[in-house]
Amino acid sequence: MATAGSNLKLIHVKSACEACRVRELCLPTSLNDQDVSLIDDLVIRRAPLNKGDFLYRTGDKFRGIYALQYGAIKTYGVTRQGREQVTGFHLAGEVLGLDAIDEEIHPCNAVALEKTEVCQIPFHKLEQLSTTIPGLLHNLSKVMSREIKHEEHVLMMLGGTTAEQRIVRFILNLKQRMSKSEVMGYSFKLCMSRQDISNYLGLALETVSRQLTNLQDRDVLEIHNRYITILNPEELQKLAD
Amino acid sequence: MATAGSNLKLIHVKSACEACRVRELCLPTSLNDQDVSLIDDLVIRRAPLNKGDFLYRTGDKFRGIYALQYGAIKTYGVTRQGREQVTGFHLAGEVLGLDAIDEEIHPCNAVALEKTEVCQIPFHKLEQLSTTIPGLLHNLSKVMSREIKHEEHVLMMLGGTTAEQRIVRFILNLKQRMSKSEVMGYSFKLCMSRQDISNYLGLALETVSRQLTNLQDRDVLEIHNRYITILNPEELQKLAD
DNA sequence: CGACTGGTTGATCTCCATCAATCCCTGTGG
DNA sequence: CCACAGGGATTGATGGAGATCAACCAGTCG
Repeated sequence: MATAGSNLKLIHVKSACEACRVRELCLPTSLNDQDVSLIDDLVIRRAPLNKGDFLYRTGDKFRGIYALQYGAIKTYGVTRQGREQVTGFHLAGEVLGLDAIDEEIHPCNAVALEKTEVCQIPFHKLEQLSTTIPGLLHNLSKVMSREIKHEEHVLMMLGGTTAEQRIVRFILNLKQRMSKSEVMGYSFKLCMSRQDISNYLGLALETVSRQLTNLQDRDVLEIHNRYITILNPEELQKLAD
Repeated sequence: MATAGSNLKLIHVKSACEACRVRELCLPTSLNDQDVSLIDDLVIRRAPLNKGDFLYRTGDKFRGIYALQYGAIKTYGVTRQGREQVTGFHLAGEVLGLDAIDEEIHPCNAVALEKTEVCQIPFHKLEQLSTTIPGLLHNLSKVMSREIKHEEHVLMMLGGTTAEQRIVRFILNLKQRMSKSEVMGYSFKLCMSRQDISNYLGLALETVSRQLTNLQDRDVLEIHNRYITILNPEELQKLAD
């Protein structure tokens, strides 16, 4: 907070990636200045997305993976009968688009849930670069591995049988992920609608609402609109299992 | 079919990988003989696992990724209260262990559901090799991408609200994956118990059983113990959504 | 041949999906 | 600035789906 100021924008940073708040996602931990600038040249800063804007759609040609600077993105598929199914929420500091590497086609839709900024990293160029920069390949593997691990974590979340379990696990999951990118206590914003949550968790919209108010009544959570505060973390943790 | 015979086993194959039925998983499509033998030297054929044997356990040091030759493996996590939560089933022709690359520690347990044989591919050696063999890196990325895409597919499966939907989607998912590795019609074996299925799908064991018999009564499926036959694929597909 | 694991079936009660009404934020235009 | 509209969220009432408890059955293995 000490150095923040509106004129900060005017300062020329020699490398955008170097100053990036999610750089550990893209870059190996120890990298010399020259290598950083090589990667920096690679990255395309996309114009900010507004709420409802698509980052990509099902069937779009794969142009690269995306690192979320800030904001939130929802990914979803559509069943052959036309029903939407939310497959994930992606928060600041996370990557998405990794599922498109295999077939070079995006298998799902990605839409911004709020004002969002992303970096596009052309994948084939990244691969080329990895032959010259040692450690970059390993870093990429780690990023993808983390994503696979995360998905497993999600499966444990959805594996619960009761609605309460799922909601609680979902909130704990969000909390954990928000903590990574933000210095934060026990309050945060739900960037997605109840509708999206219910769809994601396989519950009815009303059930989500009811469970949340119920948790509020029991002084485990406090909820104002989309802002949520965890009042009793221990209890919440207990309810998760 | 023409060349198959029991004495085939006696013939010396110059490369085990070359003859491997899941080779497209490990190896880039076009690779010269020399490169294949390099990779072949890398791969460790593990002794066959019997039902109930662990391939690895939560917390085990990561030694490499595994390619399933034949058999089936269940992965699961344990909640802090000690409840098991199944996170996936891995069939012949699939890889597992990718979730451990990031932290070099296996985040879940992997146990054989039946007699199973795997190839272990030491990951750091694979990375080393990828600097000399072009295309190997890209192939690795594709394998991981496919895994991420698959997990999303699973989320769409679990996102359904009704028990029938989940069961049906689960069966269709299995069918599709079995088809890849086996020339097969509409019959296959469920390698996992009802218990495992119910845990995975977030349903009660009895519900799984009931749903299956119900589908049988409606002549959509036929079930004998763990053997299942899809009698009416169109109807099954309809029920999935 | 029992003991045992895994699977099915039945009865009951709870939880959750569904339908419906109301409320509350957000933004928009007079 | 207020009124109004419209989407998002809450709350209520109700029926049905599915969890739970319990008994029973069928392979499997020592």
